[in-house]
Amino acid sequence: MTKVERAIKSNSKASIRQEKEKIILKAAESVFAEYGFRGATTSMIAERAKMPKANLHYYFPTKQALYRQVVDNIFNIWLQAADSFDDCDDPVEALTRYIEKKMDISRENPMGSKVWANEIIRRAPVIQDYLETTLKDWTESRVSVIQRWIDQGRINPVDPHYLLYMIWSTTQHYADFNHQIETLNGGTPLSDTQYQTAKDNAIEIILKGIGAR
Amino acid sequence: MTKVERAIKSNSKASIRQEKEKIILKAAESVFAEYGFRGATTSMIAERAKMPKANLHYYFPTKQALYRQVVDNIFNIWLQAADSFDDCDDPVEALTRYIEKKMDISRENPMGSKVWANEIIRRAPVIQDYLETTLKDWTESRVSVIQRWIDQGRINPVDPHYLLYMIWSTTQHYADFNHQIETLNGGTPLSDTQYQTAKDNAIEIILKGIGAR
DNA sequence: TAAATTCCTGACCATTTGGTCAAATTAACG
DNA sequence: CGTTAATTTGACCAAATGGTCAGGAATTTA
Repeated sequence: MTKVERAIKSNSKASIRQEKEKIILKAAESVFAEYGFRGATTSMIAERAKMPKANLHYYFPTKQALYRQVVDNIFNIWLQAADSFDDCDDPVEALTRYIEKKMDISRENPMGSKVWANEIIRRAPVIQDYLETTLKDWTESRVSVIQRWIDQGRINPVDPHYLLYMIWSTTQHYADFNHQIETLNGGTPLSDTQYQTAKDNAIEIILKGIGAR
Repeated sequence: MTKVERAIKSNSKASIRQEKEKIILKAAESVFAEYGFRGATTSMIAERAKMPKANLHYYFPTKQALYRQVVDNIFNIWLQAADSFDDCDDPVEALTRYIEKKMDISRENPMGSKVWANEIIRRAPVIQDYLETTLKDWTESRVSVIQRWIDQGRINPVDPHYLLYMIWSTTQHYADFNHQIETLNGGTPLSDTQYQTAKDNAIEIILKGIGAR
């Protein structure tokens, strides 16, 4: 009996739905990450979730609904990272924490990042409203914070937008392009030590690059 | 009569194949960029190339063959950018030129970059051999160059790999995520001036970040 | 001009796709 | 226990997909 099976059994029918939905969402995330919405098939997802396709459709009536749920989860993780930006008003401290958080997410949840990348590449058919509201508001607000740091002479004058893009791209690269990085690393994933160095380097270059240290 | 039609007419049958293949490849690039290999359909490509699907299959027998050709073209552009790294032995000059070239490519050929991104996300089913040979060799060779700069005290000690990843991610972000950037820019693409600023900022932060200036 | 070659395309086909459904199984509860 | 509600699934379907093909049109060549 597997761990999941025990968990299901123990809570019985009450939580079957909960458990199954979690399994399906995880499978869906990895398939959507790899093939995008159009390229993914419900059969592949069902197979990866180890259940008949019809069972999957019992929990998620349509591919769209399933995808929507996956994307919502990812956006929540993104929001969580966003918060770490505001833990402190010191530029060094705030940016360090933010970059660290984003690097951690890239390592722990690379599939989510890939689904997001696919969404944007497809011109955000599902999350366009998020981009225009939540993401835009968050960005503008942090642009103000960074601009204040510049006005106070705490960091060099750079356009805050492009600084943010640099942070996003650098950190997400370790998720989206992990296969390429792995290949260049001799076919093995970055070790904990290597990943820590990558993190340190990213923080070091960006902070020094804007004259924060 | 359109420009293409005139071009076809003028050279007549001799170059019909040439012209048609170019049109198909361009259409294919944009469809593959948006939907990945699995998500793309030959019908979509044919429609975007304004010809019946059967005609497309006359020039490219299979979807695979068409995709392979698209990817080859992209890799050649990548190689072209790679060369600019070696124009000069001065770190400031070399890195500036390389970043500039990569930013230019992101602006002029965003579709190619997206196809590349899709390939890597899918674990490089088609270009894995490139990654392990050409890309790996190029990378190791440039890692040595950068390491020499470090040993000579011309730039700060950072792991050259992660510096390269930072350059790749930052520059390619402007192609792969251009939709997100556009949305955050109020729904309009970055102007020439804005793009120049983005470029300058990237160069500035990276060079200062590694203590090159 | 006649023959040969290249190009074009509507109609077609086997397979895969997202999704349905009825019938069976399992669990919940009075 | 027996009834009700939730879960499971093989079989099925219409639409979409990659690809084929026969025959016609255009162009080149002899």
